[in-house]
Amino acid sequence: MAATRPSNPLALAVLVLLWERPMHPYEMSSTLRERRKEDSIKLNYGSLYSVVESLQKRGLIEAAETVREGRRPERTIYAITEIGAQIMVDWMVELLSTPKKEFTQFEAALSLAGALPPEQVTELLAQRLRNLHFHQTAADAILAEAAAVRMPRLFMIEAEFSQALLKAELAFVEQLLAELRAGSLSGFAMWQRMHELRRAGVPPEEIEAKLGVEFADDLAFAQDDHALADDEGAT
Amino acid sequence: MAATRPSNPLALAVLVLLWERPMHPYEMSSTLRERRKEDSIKLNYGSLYSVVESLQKRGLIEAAETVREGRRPERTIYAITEIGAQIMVDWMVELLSTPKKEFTQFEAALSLAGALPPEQVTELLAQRLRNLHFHQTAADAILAEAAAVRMPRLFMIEAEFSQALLKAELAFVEQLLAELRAGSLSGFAMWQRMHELRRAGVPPEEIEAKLGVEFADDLAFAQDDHALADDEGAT
DNA sequence: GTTCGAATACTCGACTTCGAGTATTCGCCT
DNA sequence: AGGCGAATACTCGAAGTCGAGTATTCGAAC
Repeated sequence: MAATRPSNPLALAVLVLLWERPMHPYEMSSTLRERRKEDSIKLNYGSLYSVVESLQKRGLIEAAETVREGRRPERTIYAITEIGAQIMVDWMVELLSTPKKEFTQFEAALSLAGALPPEQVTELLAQRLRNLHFHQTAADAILAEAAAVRMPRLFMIEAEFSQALLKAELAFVEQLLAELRAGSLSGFAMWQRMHELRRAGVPPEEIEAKLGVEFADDLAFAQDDHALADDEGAT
Repeated sequence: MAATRPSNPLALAVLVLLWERPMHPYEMSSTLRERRKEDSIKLNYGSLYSVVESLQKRGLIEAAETVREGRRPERTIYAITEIGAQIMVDWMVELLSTPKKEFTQFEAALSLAGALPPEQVTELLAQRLRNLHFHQTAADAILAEAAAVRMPRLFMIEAEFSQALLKAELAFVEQLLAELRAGSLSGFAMWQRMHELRRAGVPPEEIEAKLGVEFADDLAFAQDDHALADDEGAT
């Protein structure tokens, strides 16, 4: 039986915390909160407890003792096992060294944006841009505060990463917006025409046919890869 | 009863496809594949069928007819409802206009990287950098091919976005790596020392105590925010 | 001494996700 | 005429996710 692991990164956080020292689940959650790790690792109670149970079942952690403090309910203190420590390292190695496609909601929406008319998409992206600027300001403030109290950058490296991505998204949206406003994105006219026809109540098949005629160049790529490939060979 | 929606973006893709024209589930999956949308929207059969069922239960789509072609098994063709079309628009509006924190595995790993010794993390990030370069080359090739066959950029805008993020990650990792190699990231020495002590078998509490003494400046920020705030007021 | 909000510490079950597995059929090659 | 691989079209159940809800207790103020 190969030692398997849960898929939720929260389980990795649990392993790391227990690698530092034994703890009970609630303490894990408050420690993560204190260290601002909830900004980079999705934390919610339901998942925490089920993840801990799952780790225990797999033998990656074990109950060390149960204590009661004051008249508080009993808490189970967990400790990492040797296998658990091994798995933790393996997991970290994988996540750090091997990039894996992450699907974002925005990327999904972008890829389906053709379903809204271009004017509306432009409007919405303008809105997004304002929101992104707002988030950036907030993130800047947090990092500035950390620098002000002389917190070592090591402790917030993930925030710096997150900010780098935010900046990249901002630049992308800004650029895209400019192209939409200029109408210079190839395919734009077809997109507009398609929505015009839909608004006029033209049925799907007819729209497809009309567009195929009106925008033959834009759609040429889809016709026949063979022919194209052959052409290239011939010329 | 407010019309709710499933949370999986695949459901949004289904709505958009059915907004274009009625289809059966398998056709949805092949259409998405043809249009390369599987690169930006996670597609798997199990999810597809359960998402379709969920959409139907909520009245966002409906079975239009069931046909059998040749001797293939029966297929149910679905169509979008009016409510479904409305929800699709709402959903798109939300996703495009409002950025929402997305948790990536890499960000999680970065935030926990302290659990591995700095030398190993450096090594792993170097590996990641090589992998990222490789992925970038592949992504470039896909976009170049699209340009070569004159596919309108509109159809691959999500790929451009994805590439922008990839580029940003590359730059970040490169920069971080440089700082790690130079040992110039603040907190680096403490990080090294911590692993040195662990390797020597020093127990958790003692490590914490020792580091507190040896790296008092690095850890000053955590002591007492009040005192600091007061100091600022006083000076 | 009591009230009241914040913090502690979890539970529950409905909903989602996942991907490997199954069964069929088409079309080509021999 | 038969065999085989690719494509078609889905099913199933185990596992994971989620956040609202519950119950308690501590501490400070009144």
